[in-house]
Amino acid sequence: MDDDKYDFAAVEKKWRERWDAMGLFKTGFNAGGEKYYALTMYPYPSGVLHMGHVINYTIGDVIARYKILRGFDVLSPMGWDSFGLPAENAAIRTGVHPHAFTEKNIAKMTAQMRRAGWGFDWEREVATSHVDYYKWNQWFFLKFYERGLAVKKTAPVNWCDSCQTVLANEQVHNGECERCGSAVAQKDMSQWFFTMSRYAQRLLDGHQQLRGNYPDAVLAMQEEWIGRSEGAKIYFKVAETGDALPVFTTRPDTLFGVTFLSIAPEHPLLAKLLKGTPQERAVLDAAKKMREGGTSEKDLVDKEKVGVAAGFNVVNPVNGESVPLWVANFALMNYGTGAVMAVPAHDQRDFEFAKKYGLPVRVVIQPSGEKLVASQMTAAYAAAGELVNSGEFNGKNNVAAMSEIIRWLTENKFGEGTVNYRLRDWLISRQRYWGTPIPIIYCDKCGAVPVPEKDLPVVLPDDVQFKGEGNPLKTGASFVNCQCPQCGGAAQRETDTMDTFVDSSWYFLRYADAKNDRAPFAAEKIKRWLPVNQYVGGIEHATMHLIYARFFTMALHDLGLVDFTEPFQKLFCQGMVCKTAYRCEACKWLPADGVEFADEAAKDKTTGVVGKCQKCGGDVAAEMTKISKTKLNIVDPDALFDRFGADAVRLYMLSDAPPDRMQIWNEAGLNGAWRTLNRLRLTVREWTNSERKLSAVGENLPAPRGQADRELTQKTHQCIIAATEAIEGGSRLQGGFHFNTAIARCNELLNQFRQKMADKEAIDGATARLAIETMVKMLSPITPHFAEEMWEMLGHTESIFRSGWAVGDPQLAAEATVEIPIQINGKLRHRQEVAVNAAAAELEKSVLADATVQALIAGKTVVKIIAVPGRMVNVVVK
RNA sequence: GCGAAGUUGGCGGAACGGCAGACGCGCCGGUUUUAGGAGCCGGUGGGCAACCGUGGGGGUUCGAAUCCCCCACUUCGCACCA
Repeated sequence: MDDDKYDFAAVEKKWRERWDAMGLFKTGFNAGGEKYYALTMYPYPSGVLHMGHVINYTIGDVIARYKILRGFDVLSPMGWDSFGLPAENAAIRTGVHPHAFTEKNIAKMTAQMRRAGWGFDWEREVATSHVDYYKWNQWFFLKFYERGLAVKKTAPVNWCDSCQTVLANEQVHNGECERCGSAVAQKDMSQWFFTMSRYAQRLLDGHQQLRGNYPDAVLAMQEEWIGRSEGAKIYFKVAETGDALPVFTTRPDTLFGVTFLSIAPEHPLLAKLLKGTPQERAVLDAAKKMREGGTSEKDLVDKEKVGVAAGFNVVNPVNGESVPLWVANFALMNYGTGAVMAVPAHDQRDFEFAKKYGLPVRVVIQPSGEKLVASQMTAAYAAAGELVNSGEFNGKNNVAAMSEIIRWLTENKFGEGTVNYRLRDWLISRQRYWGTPIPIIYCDKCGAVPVPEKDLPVVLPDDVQFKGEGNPLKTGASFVNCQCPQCGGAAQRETDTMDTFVDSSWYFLRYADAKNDRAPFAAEKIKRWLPVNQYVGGIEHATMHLIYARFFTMALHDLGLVDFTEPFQKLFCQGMVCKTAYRCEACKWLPADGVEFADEAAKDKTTGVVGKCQKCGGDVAAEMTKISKTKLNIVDPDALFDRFGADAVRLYMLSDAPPDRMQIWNEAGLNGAWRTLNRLRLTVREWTNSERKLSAVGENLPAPRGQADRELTQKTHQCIIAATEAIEGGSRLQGGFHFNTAIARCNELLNQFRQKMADKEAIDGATARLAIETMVKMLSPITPHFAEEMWEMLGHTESIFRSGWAVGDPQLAAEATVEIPIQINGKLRHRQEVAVNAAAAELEKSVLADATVQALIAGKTVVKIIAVPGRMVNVVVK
C-alpha cells in the first residue's frame, strides 16, 4: 500500500530547524524548572568526528533530552579543546598555521555535530585557542603564582638531540624519536608546576562524596594515582661527608636488613658528592647512560634494572652501620626522596639487584616454621614473620611491631613516621607554540616577574617559524623581547606554554558565562549552573583530566572564586569503541579490504591469523583494538549518517551494549536499528489509518475493555516503568543509562502491539494510543527526529519535547499471577502458576499438593522447603 | 612492572543469589504477484536421550553467570596525545 520510504534526510533536517527555531537547547526552554547541567567532554578539533565522539555525545544528548522531557531547565554546552600538538605538527608538515588549521576543523566538526542531531546551546561555545578564553588561563596562573601554587622547578624532559627539540611521551617509541629515529635521552629543564601534591589528601578525601556517583573503576584508578602510602622517613647520612640523605620506606620494620642504598641518577646530591673524585667521570657517565630512553613511567619500569657503585657509603642511623651507596635506574627522583634503602632479603627488586651486583643479603624476618638462610635464598621473603637481627625488636612480629618501631625511630631522632603520596606536582610547561603563553617575564635584574594583570592577555604571536626544531615561540622576536614590568629594562618573555589540561580544567565553568570579558565567570552564573550534574566522557580520562579538573576546582575554591570543591556531581564513562584491526608482519597495519581472508568465517575472527596480505602475501593477524587512525580501523560517522540517518545510528549505538562497556563495532547491527524504526513507523501509519476508520463508525461503540486491552495496558505501563528505571538507574540497575534494556522493553511492547493488530484483537482506541505513544516517547531522547515525526503523525501539533515524560502506573503494570519454577534439590523439575502475592506457606502447600511434585518426591523424605514468594520453590528431599 | 575493566549461543548482549540466553543481529524454512536494505509466520546453545552447558580450577549455599580464593586470556590507563 504505502511504497514511500522514510526520507530520513528531509525529516531530520526539518526537525533540526524547528528545534533551533523553538530554542529547545537554550537554557530557559523550561524556564522556572530546576537546573540541570549535562556536560560531555569537549573534543579536540581534529577535523573529523570519530565513533568515540558519536557514543559520547549521543549519551549526553539523550540525557539532556530526557531531562528536558522531565521539565528541567537544562544546560547542554559544547566547545573545543583547540590547543595542542596535532595543529603544530600539521604546521611543521604542511606550513598551514595552527590557527587556520584549527578553525577549519572546528567548522567541519560543527557541521557534523549538527547532522547527528545533538542539541547544544551554541551561544555558549568556547574554543580554548581563542584569546578571550586563554586570557583567563593566564589570569588564573597569576592568581596561582601569588599563592605559591605556580612554581618553577627542575624536571626531566624527553630530548632528541638531532631534532634539538623536546618530545612528548607519545613521540617516543622504544626510546627513539618518532620523527628521526635517533635515541632519546632525559634532559633536565627548569619548568613551571602547579603544586598539586599539596592537594593529595584533599583529593583523596573528596572520594567520600564521589563514591556511588563516579564509576568505582575511576575512583580506584584515582586512588592509585594519588598513591597514599604510610611509612617512615629515615635519616641516612653520607659516611664520608655527613650530607643528609633521607629515604622514604613503607617497611621501616626491615631497617636492620639494609645492605645498600640506591639513589636516582639525577639526584642533585650525587653530582655534589662526586665532584673532584677519581670515579666522578665513570659514575656520571653510567648515570647518564641510565637516563637514555623516554621519561614515561612505562619506559622507566620496562628498562632492565642497572646500577653503579657511587664510591661512597651511607650510615644507617639505627645501627650505625655503613653500607654502600649505589646509583640505580629504578630509584625515581620524583617519588619519595629520590633515594631508596635496599633490603634484598625482603624485597624482590632489591634481591635481584643484589644478586646481579654481588651485594650482601641479610635476613631480619623469619617466617614461622622455617628458617631462612641468606646464602640459600632464591627469592625475597616479603611476607610477615618474626624479627631477628633487629636489636631490641628481636622476637616480635614485624607487622605488629610497625607502629612501635616508628615511635622508637622518632624518639631517637633516627627518622619519623610520615605519609607519602605518589601524586606529583603538575608539570604545566610545554616547550611548544600552540598553547597558552605563560605570563612571566625574565629580567636580568629582577628575575622572574609576573605579567601585571592589566597587561593580559599575552597574545600568541603570528610571526613564528615551524621548522620542527626547538620551540617555534622562541623564533618570534617581537614576542620574546620586551620590557621588564618592574624596572623597565630589557627583558625576555617566558616561551613555555601551558599544558592543554589547564584549559580543560575549568572550561565547564566558562560555559556558565561564556561571553564575560571582565572575569572568567560571574559568581551568580556559577551559582545558577554549577556544579555539573552529570558529566559524560571516555574512561581513558579516569585519571589525568578528571584529577586535574578536581584539583583546579579546589584551588579556585581556596581562592574564593567558587563555593564548591567537586566540579562534577556524577560521572559516567562510556567504554572504548573497538573494532578488529589487521596487521601484516611486513606491511604493518592494513585496512580490512587489504586482507585476503582465508574464508567467510575468518572475517568475523578477532584474533589469530585470518588470511594473507594482498600486497606481500604474508600472514595477516586480527586484533581487537580501539578505533584509531594508525591502525586503519576507523569508521566515518558521516558515511553512516548518509546511509542510515542520524536516528538509526544513534539507536544502534545505544541498543547493543550498555554504554559503559567496550563497544564492539559491527556494522550489520545498523540495519536492524533502521528496520526497527521502519517497523514502528509502519505501525504508526497502520494504526492512525485504522483509528480514523474507527472514529468514522461512531462514538457509540462500546469500549471493548477486554482481555487484549488489559494485556496491552499492562505491557505499556511495564514498558514505561522498566525503561525509565533503565535510564535512571536505581535499586535494580544501579548505574542507570542502560539504554539497551530500555530499547528492548520498547521492542517487546511493539511486538505485542503488532501481534494484537495482526490477530485483529479488539483494542480500545485510547489503549492503543497510549501504547503507541509510549513507544514513541520512550525512544524520543534516542531517536529524536524520528519521534517528532511520529508524534506529528499521531496528530500532535506541538513538539514531543513539550509533552513531558510518560508516567507508569505500578498497579496497572502488576501481574496477577506468575509461573514459578519448582526445584527438587535445587534442580528445576516442574512449574506452577500461582498468585503473585501468594505467601511462602501457601506456596509450600500448593506445591506439595501438586500431583507431578508428589510423583517426583514419592518415597523420599522432605527435609525442608524453601519458598520465595513470587519467585520459586525448592523442595529438599532425602 | 603497577593499576583498572572484562570473558555468557554463530555475533552484540539479558538475567534483585532463584526458570541461563530477554531484546536485537545473523542463519534456516515457509509466506505475500514480492525484487526491498521490504512485510508477515515458524525455527535457531549442545545432545537421539537421560542430561550437559555462563573462560579454567577449587569453595560457600537448599540453590551460583552472579559471592569468596587461585589461574588463564583480552582490552584500557600510567603524568609532554587529547
